[in-house]
Amino acid sequence: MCCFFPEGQVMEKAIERLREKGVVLTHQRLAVLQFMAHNENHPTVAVIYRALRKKYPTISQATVYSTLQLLKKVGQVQELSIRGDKACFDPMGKPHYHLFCRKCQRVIDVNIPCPSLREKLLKGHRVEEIQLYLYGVCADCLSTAEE
Amino acid sequence: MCCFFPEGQVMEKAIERLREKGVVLTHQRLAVLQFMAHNENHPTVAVIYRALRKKYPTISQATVYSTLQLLKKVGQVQELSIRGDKACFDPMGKPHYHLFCRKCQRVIDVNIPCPSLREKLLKGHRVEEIQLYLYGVCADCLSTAEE
DNA sequence: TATTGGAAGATAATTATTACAATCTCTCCT
DNA sequence: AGGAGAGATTGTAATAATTATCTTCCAATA
Repeated sequence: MCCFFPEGQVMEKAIERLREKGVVLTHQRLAVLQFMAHNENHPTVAVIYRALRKKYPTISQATVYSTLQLLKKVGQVQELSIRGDKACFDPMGKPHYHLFCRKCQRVIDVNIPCPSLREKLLKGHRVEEIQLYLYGVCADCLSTAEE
Repeated sequence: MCCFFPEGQVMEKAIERLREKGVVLTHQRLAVLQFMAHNENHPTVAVIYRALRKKYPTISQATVYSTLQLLKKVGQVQELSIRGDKACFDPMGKPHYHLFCRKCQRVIDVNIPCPSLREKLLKGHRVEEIQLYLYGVCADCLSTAEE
């Protein structure tokens, strides 16, 4: 289930948005789009590639790279550099932030209200995009650790 | 000039801190330390390496890598992944956040008060470190663009 | 259905980062 | 002051992520 569109309309909405932007719709792009739309795990390129290869044996990793950059440009996904070593991706729903758990190595969505981050102009700089990365230990790991 | 210690005491303070932690002080480590202490440009490993090579012709890039990781562990510098492609580094002074200007490609310090980010526990997760990355256009580029 | 511009795929190239082993250099102790 | 030993440095090689290139293929449109 996805977090930001009523179930069943996720893909329709996304496809419509791509059409409006004049994006050519191909099998591979739709595959990546669908994979991301229903994903909550912040996958890396390699993960997406390996997952899609089962169903679409001809897809290449280069295509996954370029498709993700396209979806990012269109505003359908966001790219996270919260892991220092590789990029991971997240569907663009309501704005939210991320925690990287140093124990289980997962990236987890976190919601924090922070009025300052709504501003379009901060200290004279134009802010177009915000990435807030928290590092620590997630609630799950904390609770299992204290037994 | 550095932003977080009175001029002239930067190195002394830092060296003292390293000594306390039992870190062996070598020429290379002091060179990186000094370079970072007086730096406001968020340099990458390659930049630091090229700069130091002039004065210390035998230093290697591997040493710069390991020294920065050491300084990070000791709390003397922080590592930023605001550029997706490579890491850059910042001396650890008062906590502050960063903007990456998509025009001039610079990383710029920004100060934003955000009370939520003071909490040690958010939504049940233990928060040990925070990186806030803003992407957009810096004040300098904005003003030169509007002529 | 034929045309055409853009997309996909394979591969190579580039770049950042890490691993490793031999050598060197501090530091500390006598 | 001198030497032993721990740890640091270096150069190189290995790994891994990402980008570039070029040929082939396919989706959209008339």
